[in-house]
Amino acid sequence: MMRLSAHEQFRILSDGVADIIPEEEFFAKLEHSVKTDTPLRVKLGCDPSRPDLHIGHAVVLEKLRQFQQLGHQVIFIIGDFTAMIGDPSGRSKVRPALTLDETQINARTYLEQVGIVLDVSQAEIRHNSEWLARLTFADVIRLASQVTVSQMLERDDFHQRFDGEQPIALHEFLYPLAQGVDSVHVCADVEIGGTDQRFNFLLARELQKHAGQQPQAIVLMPLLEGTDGVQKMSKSLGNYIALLDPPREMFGKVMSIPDELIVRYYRYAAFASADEAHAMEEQLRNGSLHPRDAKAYVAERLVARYHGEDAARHAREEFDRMFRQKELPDQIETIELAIAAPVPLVEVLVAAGLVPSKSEARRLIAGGGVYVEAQRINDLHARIERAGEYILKVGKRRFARVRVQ
RNA sequence: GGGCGGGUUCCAGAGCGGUCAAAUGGGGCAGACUGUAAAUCUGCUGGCGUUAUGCCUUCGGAGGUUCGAAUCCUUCCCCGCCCA
Repeated sequence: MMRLSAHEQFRILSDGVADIIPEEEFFAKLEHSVKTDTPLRVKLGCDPSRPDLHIGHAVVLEKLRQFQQLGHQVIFIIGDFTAMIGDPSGRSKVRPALTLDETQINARTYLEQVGIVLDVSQAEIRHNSEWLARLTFADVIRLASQVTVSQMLERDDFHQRFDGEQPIALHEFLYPLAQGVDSVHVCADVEIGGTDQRFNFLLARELQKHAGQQPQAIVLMPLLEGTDGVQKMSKSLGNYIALLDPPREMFGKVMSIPDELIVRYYRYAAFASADEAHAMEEQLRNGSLHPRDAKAYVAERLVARYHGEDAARHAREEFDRMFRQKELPDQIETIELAIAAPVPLVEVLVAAGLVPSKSEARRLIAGGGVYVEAQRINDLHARIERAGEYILKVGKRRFARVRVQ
């Protein structure tokens, strides 16, 4: 692997980041790395309780890939210990603590997905139960003594919950500490994550200093907004594009982002260069590029990144066919129903899984969103009169071919 | 330990004896429009339905008062704030 100069590396690695803290230290670490021919140890922590990765995670992973290509050592820390204890966020009351088996299964799917972006075989993979499970209560107290409550309350989400009279469980203060211990344990030179990790990463620096180590440099990547355009992309908000989403789904989800987000997605989801992103921004502003076309281009590029050029082109064609020309998708699942004609349409819709309840089916019919064989149905009591195959359409996106006995 | 305020439908948050399946906002879904699963506007948003001012389940849990309770009482559980 070619060793680039520290300057060159810095230029590459700082492209697209939200923040590097502190920059000089980061640069000094690169210089030292080049001089001594020692790769930097770059840490990424992951939470195996939610193994579904999305393109927001990919922003970080892509940066990590650059580190890897420059010859640095990536260290994944699977947070199995913390996952076994349970709920780190305090938001969801019902996040059950995972068993060891579950965390292992999750960790595996996690790494498989990471492998879509990075070379996992070159990474060092550690489980934090390895060292955290061994801490004694005395160790934990000693750790906790290194941070004050008001320091903890500086963290934005704690601060907000405190002000909003929302509960903060004591153990939540311990999670940032645990993360910091991870950094100490693996002797991280650099830690990378989303901007929401700033506080935790800074705390790790303190713990490293206490432990007599050089504190890690921090590389923060922007948090990508979800497809709703408002909140950060997350699984629980349902506004995410999963790395494992099929091409059609990926394409469609990109098309559903608000127009204001196009350039951001181009840059951080489709990994366009800063120059390319500026060019698109300009074209959108002066009207030489239609937002729809810009979005379709971004969508195609994104799909190509994960599924290849052919799949991307195909997804685009199908999107045009379905939504611009309002035709059928090229593949519709056929569902065999165990019910015999004549049968009320609402029952068929439920049986086909197109709709969760008959009431919902009736509402959709009343609202004009149900089609049988391309005919809009207005009658709540419509029935499928005879056996055979029917193409059902609910709204714009839900299709099924059903066979009625 | 003392005082106070809370727990409501996916979320936030009204309601405080019938007119409550429960205001409003968000989210979601659908329709119209559109070169977009964008924006905007409109409708819907517990289940079942022979579609009837119908039936069933829901307002932290369990009892009770009442012709009738999300609304009142008892008790239990949970959360927040202040004081100690």
